[in-house]
Amino acid sequence: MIQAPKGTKDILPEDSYLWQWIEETMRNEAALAGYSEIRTPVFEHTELFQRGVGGTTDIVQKEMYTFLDKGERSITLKPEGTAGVVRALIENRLYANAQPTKVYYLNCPVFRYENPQSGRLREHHQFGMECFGAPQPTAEAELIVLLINLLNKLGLSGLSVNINSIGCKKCRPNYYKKLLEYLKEHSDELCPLCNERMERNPLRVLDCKEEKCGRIAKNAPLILEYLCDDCSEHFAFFKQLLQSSSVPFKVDPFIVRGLDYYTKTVFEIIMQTDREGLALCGGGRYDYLVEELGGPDMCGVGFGLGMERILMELKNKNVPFPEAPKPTVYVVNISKEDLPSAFSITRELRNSGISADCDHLSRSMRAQFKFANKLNVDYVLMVGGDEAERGAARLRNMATGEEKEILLSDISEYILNGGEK
RNA sequence: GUGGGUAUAGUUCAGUGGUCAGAGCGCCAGAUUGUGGCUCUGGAUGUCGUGGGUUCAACUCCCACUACCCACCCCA
Repeated sequence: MIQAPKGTKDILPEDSYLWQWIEETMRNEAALAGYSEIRTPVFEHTELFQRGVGGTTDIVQKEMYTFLDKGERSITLKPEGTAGVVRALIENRLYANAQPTKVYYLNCPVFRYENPQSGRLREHHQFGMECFGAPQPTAEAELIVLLINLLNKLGLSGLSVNINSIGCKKCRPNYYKKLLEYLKEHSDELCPLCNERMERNPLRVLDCKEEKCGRIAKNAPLILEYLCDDCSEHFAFFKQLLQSSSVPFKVDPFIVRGLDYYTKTVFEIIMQTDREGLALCGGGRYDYLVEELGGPDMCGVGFGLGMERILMELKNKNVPFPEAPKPTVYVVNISKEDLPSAFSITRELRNSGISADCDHLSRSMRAQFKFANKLNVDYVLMVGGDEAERGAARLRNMATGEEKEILLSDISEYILNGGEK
């Protein structure tokens, strides 16, 4: 028996219509804010992620699906959405258009080789948005407001927005020096991993979940206190925008994102569950990424939202879902001889825009009714018998049990009028 | 990558070292030969996760592997 590879999941009809509903809600919300869809390849040259995401991140070091193709090119299945979009922006010279460039991607497969568990697959799907060429924090504020609206529309509440600023090229070197000094003083109290990574990227230590490291991190110098004037102003304006939009937020000076490209604003949207906060979404500003990948000096802001996690939380919270799609009419053949006319009536109903189905198993009438009941159809149309001789068929309303003989020529109109005629 | 748990019918799960095995739900059929939901009756289905070992005998004990679930790590 061949199984789906570890960490992958089939999306079955019982769920696929929910995905479609979530996708539609996302599309509408993105379109309201002037974002258009972009679709980029599932795989890219490995170098894109090494340069974009950062060679020292865990993602690049141990979580990428990388392989050589038949032309000996190193290929990687995308581990996140932004790098590919930036590559496309540069390659297709979207930066030459009037700015900003606002794009979103939907249901984008993302791959990370790690140990799967609930809400964490090796292949998962993201909804993401990116706004290029917009240096003002209205860009990130707009994304957060949009996200809150989107999640509320889907039925999720109890969200918390955590924000932070991690500075820019100007303010970071100074801060890193201070932080490293502090960390070195306490190096014997930090976990081995943190001792290793503090040289590489001292910010990561602040994000460590080890209790002792957390204690050290709590008293560490905060980057917020070392921001340059430009970054402080940016952050202050950003907070002001969130306040005036009535978005409740919390400054969490310990947010450090797992990707190296972020600058200034970083944010996370956390779902408060019974267990603990689950990150539904993470994002931020990346003012150097476009240039680092060979494009012009152009800033960007964006986020990625895990689609599986959204659906998981919707189910956990028992959020009311839209009704599953179903045919309106099931066409029953009274006897086997009536199957051809049942088939052609079904076809005609569909041509009139009415979703309909008929028997394909040559089942008894009773079995057809049972099946129609399982499909949860509104009507059953019985084809054959005396009614057929009169050019009519019997239509049963499955909810009320009412039956009515109707001329075949009138059936579509009758159903389209909601049964009143 | 590390640790813990699980693996038996479509599904949720029982079960005992000794005739290769059950229940609820679901599925199919009949009661109701032109009619669903309720009820009743009957029926089908399993290489008991894979491979090896112990034993006269293994679904049951041991080992390995794989997958799933959970936690750590990290994140979406």
